[in-house]
Amino acid sequence: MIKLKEKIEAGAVKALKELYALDVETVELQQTRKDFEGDLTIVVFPYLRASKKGPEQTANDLGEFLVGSIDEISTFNVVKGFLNLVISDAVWASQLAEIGNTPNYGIQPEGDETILVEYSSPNTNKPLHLGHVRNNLLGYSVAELLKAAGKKVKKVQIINDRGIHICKSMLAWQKFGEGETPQSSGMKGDKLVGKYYVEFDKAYKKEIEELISQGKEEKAAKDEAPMIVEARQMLKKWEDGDAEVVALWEKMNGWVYEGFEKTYKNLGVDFDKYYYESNTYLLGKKVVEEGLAKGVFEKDPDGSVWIDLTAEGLDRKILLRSDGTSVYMTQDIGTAIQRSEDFELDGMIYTVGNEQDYHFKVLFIIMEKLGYDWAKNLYHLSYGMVDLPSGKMKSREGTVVDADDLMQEMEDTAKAISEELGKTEGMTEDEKATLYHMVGMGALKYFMLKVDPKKRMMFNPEESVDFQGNTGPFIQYTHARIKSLLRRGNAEGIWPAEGTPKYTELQPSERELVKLLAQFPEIITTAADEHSPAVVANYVYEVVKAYNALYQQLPIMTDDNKEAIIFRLNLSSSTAEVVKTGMRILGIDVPERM
RNA sequence: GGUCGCGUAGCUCAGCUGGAUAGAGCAUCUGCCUUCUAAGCAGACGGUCCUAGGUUCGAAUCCUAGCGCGAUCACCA
Repeated sequence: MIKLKEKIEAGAVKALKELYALDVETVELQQTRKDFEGDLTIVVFPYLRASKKGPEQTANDLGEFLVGSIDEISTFNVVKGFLNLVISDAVWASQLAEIGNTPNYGIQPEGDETILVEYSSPNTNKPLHLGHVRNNLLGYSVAELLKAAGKKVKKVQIINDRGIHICKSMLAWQKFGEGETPQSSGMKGDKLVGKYYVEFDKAYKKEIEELISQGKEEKAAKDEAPMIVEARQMLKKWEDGDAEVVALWEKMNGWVYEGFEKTYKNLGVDFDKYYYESNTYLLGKKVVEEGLAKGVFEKDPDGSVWIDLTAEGLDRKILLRSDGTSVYMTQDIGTAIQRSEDFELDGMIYTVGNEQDYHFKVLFIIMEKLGYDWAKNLYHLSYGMVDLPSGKMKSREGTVVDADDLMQEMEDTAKAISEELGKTEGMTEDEKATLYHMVGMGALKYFMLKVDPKKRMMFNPEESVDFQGNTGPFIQYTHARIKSLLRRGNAEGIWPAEGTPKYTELQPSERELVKLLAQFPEIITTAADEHSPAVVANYVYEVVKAYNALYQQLPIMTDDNKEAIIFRLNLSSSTAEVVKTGMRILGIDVPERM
């Protein structure tokens, strides 16, 4: 398809030159809109000056020239200034054959470029919630998308395992935990630690209130409450390497990691390498010292280190506190450099919420100033918040949608619907469980990935996620339906068939579908360039809709013409392949039956 | 206040590197299961593409200003 497009574009350039002595670099070809006859359209308005003729006449001239010089174009029609070219059915038929013969159709062979994709990167004091789900699905999917576009990809995350917030859960556990463990309580490790994080907050608040009632200012109360004072002492001990504190920290973090692993596995995401802030922040400090020596950064009289970005239209940003301790930015610098030492990377993608747009803008400038050649290929995959109908999610108000609960609910819904529709007859318990998980997760993932990453999105837990229309299950269902047909064709011994079927006059719905399938490789490339799984999601939906229209209109197994049956089964098979590949990029599995 | 992002049907969203009559799904209504899976298909209803200017043969799309929503401007992460 790309080749054909290029051929026609070249033909049009030549036509303009010969007809009107006009030199243009390229001629823009676009898909003909559905309401008009034709496949590809050239808009001739830009060439009227050179042709010195009206739009219709110009389009006619061009059309005749192209029909005469390019075999694949059978006819053309002109509507106002739009030249619609009709590609012959034989070309579409051979396109389909080519698609069917291409292994891994749509996937580009792996090139040399290596890209790191960072995603997830949670705090280790709270369980994962809806916002993390969006992050994980996006990050994973963009990684898959880049792979499909021929990049070498490494999936990584940075675990925020250092800082006062960790000490809060640790302290509360010490005080109130009475030795409770995931084993003794039966709680998932991350949930258990999260529980103590909340406990801390409760106790801390109570102390603040008491202090205020004793006449303290609110600010002083917050600063002097025994809980926070103790937490700070604990952080200090941790930084000094106090054996007892470090042991507790390791134990509780271990619980959290175990809990997270379960959630990741359920979500179907994975990582090639984990980074821990507790390991990289020191490297960051070192690099800042070096940058200081190079003159990239500057030191204030109090000893704090800054970068001045006023020339770039930004502010001055702190990199080291006056006491020499590191900040968020320092750690990110260290992490980035650590990664470039671990991998020969050409670029990096950070999947982080849009509240950190500014942070990454600054980080990227810093990396460039420090002189790393990969710095120009850093990209912040910035996504909008997930809102609930009640507004923002707030852990303090208990309006958080927990990731594990959410996934469970999706599976339960999938189960209820499947049973209601009576789709599970003759399936083993294992098969049913696999299907419910696949469909539930399909609904959730598609729901989150079909919208443009940078937009805020609404999630209404009351209404739950749809299973009809533009949804994951709808797409999965179509795939299962195709597979059922192919199984039947196979059982009847008519498919797969040798050679290309003698079927040259396509029905409109068939032509429509082949056209769509032919666009798949281009879609992958665009989606990867834009870092947008949504482009793939919406494309797959288009394909599936076109297939269902055909399925309803035309008999597939029961046509009188055997060649037509084979052609349609080939078409069905290629559709299933494209759907499967597209959905795989979204991290969604498709079932053989449902 | 400065900066960044978003604003399209009742709701959730496509379309945005300028092109023809602005598209889907949900919701509401009407048809289609004695023929391949009705989680489906066909149709109806539903729009000041936030507003005002500008550029252009042509603007939902680009530019400017304004309005609305959000984020961010910490020696927090």
